[in-house]
Amino acid sequence: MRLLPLRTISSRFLTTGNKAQLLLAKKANCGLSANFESYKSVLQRCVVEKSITKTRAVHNHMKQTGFPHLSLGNKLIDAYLNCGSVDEARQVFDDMIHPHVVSWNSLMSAYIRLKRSQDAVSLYRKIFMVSILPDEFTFSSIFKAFSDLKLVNGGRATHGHLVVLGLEGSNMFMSSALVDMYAKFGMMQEALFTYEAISVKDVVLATALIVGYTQNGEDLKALGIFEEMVNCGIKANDFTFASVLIACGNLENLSFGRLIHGLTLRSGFHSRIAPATSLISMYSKCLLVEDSLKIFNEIVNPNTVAWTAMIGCLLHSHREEEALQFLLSMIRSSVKPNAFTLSTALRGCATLALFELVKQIHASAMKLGLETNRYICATLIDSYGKSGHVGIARMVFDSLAFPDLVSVNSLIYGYAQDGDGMEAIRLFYMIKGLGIEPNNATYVNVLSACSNSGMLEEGHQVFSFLVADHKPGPSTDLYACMVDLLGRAGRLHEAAELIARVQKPDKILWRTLLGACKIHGEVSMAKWAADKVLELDPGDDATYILLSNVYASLGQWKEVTSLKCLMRERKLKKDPAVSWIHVNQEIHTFMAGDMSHAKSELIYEELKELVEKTKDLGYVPDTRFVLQDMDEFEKERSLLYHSEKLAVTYGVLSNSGKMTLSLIPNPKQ
DNA sequence: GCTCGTATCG
Repeated sequence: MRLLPLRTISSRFLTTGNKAQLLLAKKANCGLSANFESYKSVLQRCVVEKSITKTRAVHNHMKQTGFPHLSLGNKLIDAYLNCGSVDEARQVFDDMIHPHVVSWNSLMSAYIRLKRSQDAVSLYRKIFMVSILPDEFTFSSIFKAFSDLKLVNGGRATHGHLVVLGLEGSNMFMSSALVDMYAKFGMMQEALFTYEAISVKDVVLATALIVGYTQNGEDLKALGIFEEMVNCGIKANDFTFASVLIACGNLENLSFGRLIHGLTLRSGFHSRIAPATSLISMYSKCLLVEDSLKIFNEIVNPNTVAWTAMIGCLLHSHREEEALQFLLSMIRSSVKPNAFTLSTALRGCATLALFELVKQIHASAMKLGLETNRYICATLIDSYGKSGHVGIARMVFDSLAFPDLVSVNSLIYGYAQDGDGMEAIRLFYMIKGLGIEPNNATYVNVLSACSNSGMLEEGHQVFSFLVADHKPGPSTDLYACMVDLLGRAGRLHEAAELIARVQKPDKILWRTLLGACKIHGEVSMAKWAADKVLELDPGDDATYILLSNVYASLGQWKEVTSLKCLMRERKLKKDPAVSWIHVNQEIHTFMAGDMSHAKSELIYEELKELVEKTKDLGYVPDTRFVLQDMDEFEKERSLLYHSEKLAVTYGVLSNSGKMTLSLIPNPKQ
């Protein structure tokens, strides 16, 4: 057997002068066993250098020279895996008659790293057929594959194998993986049992259990384990802090959150990205945006997750414009948004009804290949609907391979807002066919669609569906929807009877009835409903306004005045209503009677014209609800000042060309 | 070999 070419590969593929080369040169002519050692060290070199070309070259050289390359199969597998070529590693593995358990383990963990959990599980299942026994390394990686694939039974059976082999409780890594798997399955009983089977615990094991509790909504228990861990003298790491802070946020337990914040500062983990991100979200949930901002500003290089958390935090505190500014800053600093970022940002667009921005984010999502993500789709449907384009929302919905409940609910809401009650109802009956169970939000949306479209009969039908469906009976807010539907249709007594059927009517329910009384000028029932609301919440400013509207509509100005006095006494002030419109990428905000806009004069002039035109078309101003005691002419005028009318008029003006002369010329045009 | 932070609907 000629083995001379070894010298060739050593000079071609290894850096000159290294040890492996010398070794090869020395042993080049000493027979097969010497070559075994030589190949072994060359392969070792390949493992370290992670060079796929070298590995392939050595592999080919072995085959060409007729060297029994499979005698070094485990090393070859190792080399290929280290170069990232799991399929070539698998090829070698399949050619081998008795791969060592280490090779089985390496391949399985490589598959799991590459998110090819199915391949890992298939491989695991083969191991028993070749009478090789899995070891603690096998178990510490394979459980992750079962949890990725949500194979509950397979995971439990594998736990069984471990017990049969007498490995239960023998290895920390294994138990941590097992705790993690059970936690991901939501089987916290089993997770706790596994945790307790280990007598001397470590930080990873404890953290796995803490994470499990927070992810399963058992935040108090998570804090309990953290305390236990601290008491045992186990030092928390960044993973631990990240999760414990989430638990504090979910519980809105600020004092504990601050305490943990202090601990992260003391241990230096506050500068790690994950705990810092959790701090942002903890303060966000406790509504301390300034604290979140402070944490965020201290992060040196915020990544996508940190940016996303901060955007979500601003939205949580209803600071939508700022949130969207943050999205822009993020993109400007070249941090790539992901599905989390875009679905979060879309929530802000939905609230502000920013159609243009929704389209832009939609386009970004497509560029990033995220247009099938269910969160993105659901928020797109929601935000297209809320910005007045339910047709596009429907197109997104129809593009879904598997529509889910949230996207259905969002679309129904879109139709409700669009006044298309029929389409909302149609969707409601359609999802039954898709096997989707409606939830509370579905019913709320469908009923408000019926309400907005005056579809009393259809609403009744949906409600009876609901009564039959829900074992404990519809929730109070669903009764409120039905009260609204009946009330608007003028069936006030039926609405009142419905409230009587509710165990503990809340203020929303009574206020809904009050709103209906307002529409139909039912003063005595209005007074009754208002008293009920104020019994439950004397500070409910909307109720005073509603009731005084009812009095005003009947000309009972004495009552209106006394209600106003009462509000002043109780130091109540209703926030003025605001309307806004998005024109030329700018938001213009208006309040009733607002003169602060630069184009106010033009706007009022145009509005007067518009109203005259609509009167010609048959519009009769409904002046019943104007608060002040004034004559008809004045009432009409005060209706003109309504914020929504001002905003719409500004929009009309902007598109009419009437304003171009007075605008500062745009250099881009 | 094991553990982490960001997301959708009334």
